[in-house]
Amino acid sequence: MAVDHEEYVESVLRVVESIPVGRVMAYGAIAEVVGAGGPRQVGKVMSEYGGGVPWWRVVRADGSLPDSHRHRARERYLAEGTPLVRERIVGDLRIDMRRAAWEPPASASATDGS
DNA sequence: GTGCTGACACAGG
DNA sequence: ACCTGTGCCAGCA
Repeated sequence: MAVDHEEYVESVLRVVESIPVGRVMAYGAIAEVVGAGGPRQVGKVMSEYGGGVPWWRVVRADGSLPDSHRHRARERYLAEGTPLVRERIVGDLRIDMRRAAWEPPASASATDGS
């Protein structure tokens, strides 16, 4: 069964909004919670509709971000107290996934048709 | 149908 | 830490 475009977008955005302050989720992790598509689909949704949600809490699996978003997200992380990896190089930014990785409770999953 | 592209993921070197 | 190649899913020319 295929998921409607709108419904898929809604699911992704809802998961992103469920990420608590100071925590982050990887694109792939979100795709799994949603239960459809893949990391790239999540990425596309974020690029088009991510303006209304805390997009800086969505990062790559290794805890890094695209150059364009890295700069803007840095201040958010400092303000939220997101666990960052010690930056060896100036300008570098990376999340400590070991501590910051988050996954919403099963009840918040897209398993229910509602 | 074929090939390229993308806010990705993972294994190698 | 860096770069490269391959796999992945969906959209579009």
